[in-house]
Amino acid sequence: MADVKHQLLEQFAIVAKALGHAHRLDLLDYLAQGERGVDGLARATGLTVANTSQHLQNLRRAGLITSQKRGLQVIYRLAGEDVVDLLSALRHTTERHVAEVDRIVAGYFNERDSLEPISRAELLERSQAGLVTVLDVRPVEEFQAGHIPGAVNLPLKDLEKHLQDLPKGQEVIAYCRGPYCVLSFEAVAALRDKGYSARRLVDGYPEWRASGLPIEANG
Amino acid sequence: MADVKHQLLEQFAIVAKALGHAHRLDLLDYLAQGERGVDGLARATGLTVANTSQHLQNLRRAGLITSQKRGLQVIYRLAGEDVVDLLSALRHTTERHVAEVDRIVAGYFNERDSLEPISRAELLERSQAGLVTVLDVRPVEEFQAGHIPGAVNLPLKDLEKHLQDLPKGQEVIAYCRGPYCVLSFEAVAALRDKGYSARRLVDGYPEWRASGLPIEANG
DNA sequence: TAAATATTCAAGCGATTACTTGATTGCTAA
DNA sequence: TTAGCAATCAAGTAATCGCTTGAATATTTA
Repeated sequence: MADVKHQLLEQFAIVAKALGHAHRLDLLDYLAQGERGVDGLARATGLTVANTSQHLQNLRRAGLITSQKRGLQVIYRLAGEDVVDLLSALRHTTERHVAEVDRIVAGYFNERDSLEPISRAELLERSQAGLVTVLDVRPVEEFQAGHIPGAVNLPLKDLEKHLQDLPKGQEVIAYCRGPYCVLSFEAVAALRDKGYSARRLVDGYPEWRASGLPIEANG
Repeated sequence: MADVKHQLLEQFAIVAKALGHAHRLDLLDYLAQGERGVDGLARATGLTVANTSQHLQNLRRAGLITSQKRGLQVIYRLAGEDVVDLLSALRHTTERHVAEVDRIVAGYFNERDSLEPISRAELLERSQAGLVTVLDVRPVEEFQAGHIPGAVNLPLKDLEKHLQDLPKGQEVIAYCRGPYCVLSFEAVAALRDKGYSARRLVDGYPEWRASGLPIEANG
């Protein structure tokens, strides 16, 4: 009986241990955008294929992701939306209690972060009222796998070329992968530079989806 | 910039790594009941004092707990309520995706768990209406550090002796430390045996407090 | 059937972690 | 000042982890 508790704690520890490495957190972050093969993840993270494979198996053993063979590839995906919640909780607690995070963020985001982010609730309301243009700056594949309803997809590198697609009168709300995805910061900076009124969505697409808000796919 | 992300992931990984050991999770579980000294924690967990001290320092380095010298002792406490949320998320994801948990729980809790637990919301409502007796079966010290308003403290070992303190007509709702605390299961079993109508509260005291419901201390 | 591709396996290494033991520090009270 | 106590430190050992390298396993295409 005290024994049961320890057996369960052992299981929780296995899951926590799986989260205990930056490379695995990075992999989960990419998987939170949508399913992917080993090779794609290796290229996204910059790890060797063998190393990526081993980390993925580690995550699978912990139950955080599942895999499925499709042709030559093995496709990995998150085991469920609650994994995103767990990652959010980890991020939240770390931000709140680890001073080092402030130091790192202050060094890179200081002026940028003064661009106050908009909440999910506010974005939903203003977007449904047609008051804002929602801009998704992630790569096309990630956008197609799922995005906020009504969002326009303009990867950062194409932004300058297609500025005319954005209605000039409306405020633009940019988002990308998550709270530390630099793309959206840069998009907002670029848009403001061109005379647009622009803000960032707080967090990113995985958090939007995990909080149960409506999404659109296969755009 | 991709570098910033990696630095931050490194910080998250440190926190996750701190959660990646059954003994540390056990320590956090006890600290979720209230602050404690090293010696008390060592006795509660059955670890040596030196080992306990090292695990605690590990947790403190990760920012999950804080310490404060008080006389001869060093008192440790959780860094914040959000740590309980993180532990809940970890438990929730593990329960949902790790088959081993089902196996362990099924082996020990099967008939017991058929005693359907009552939700926090329902307990609050029925307790305020005076319809139920709330029974806290944790040790006296933990009860005094904080408990659900109106709860009666009867540690399991004193339960049989003081049965007459419980109004016989009312349903009794028992709770203790958390979802896997066996005390409340046993209390419910014992009470039913004596002819009482009894149920368990889902989870335990730390989860009650973390969800922002009212508490009472120093009873 | 053979070649090509995506992934996994197996072995080996250096680094890190968990735990024990015994010494040390810092505080309190006699 | 000294004795006693709580906690931490330091050193050593066994086990685990992360990564690389090169071979092995499927599956598809030629």
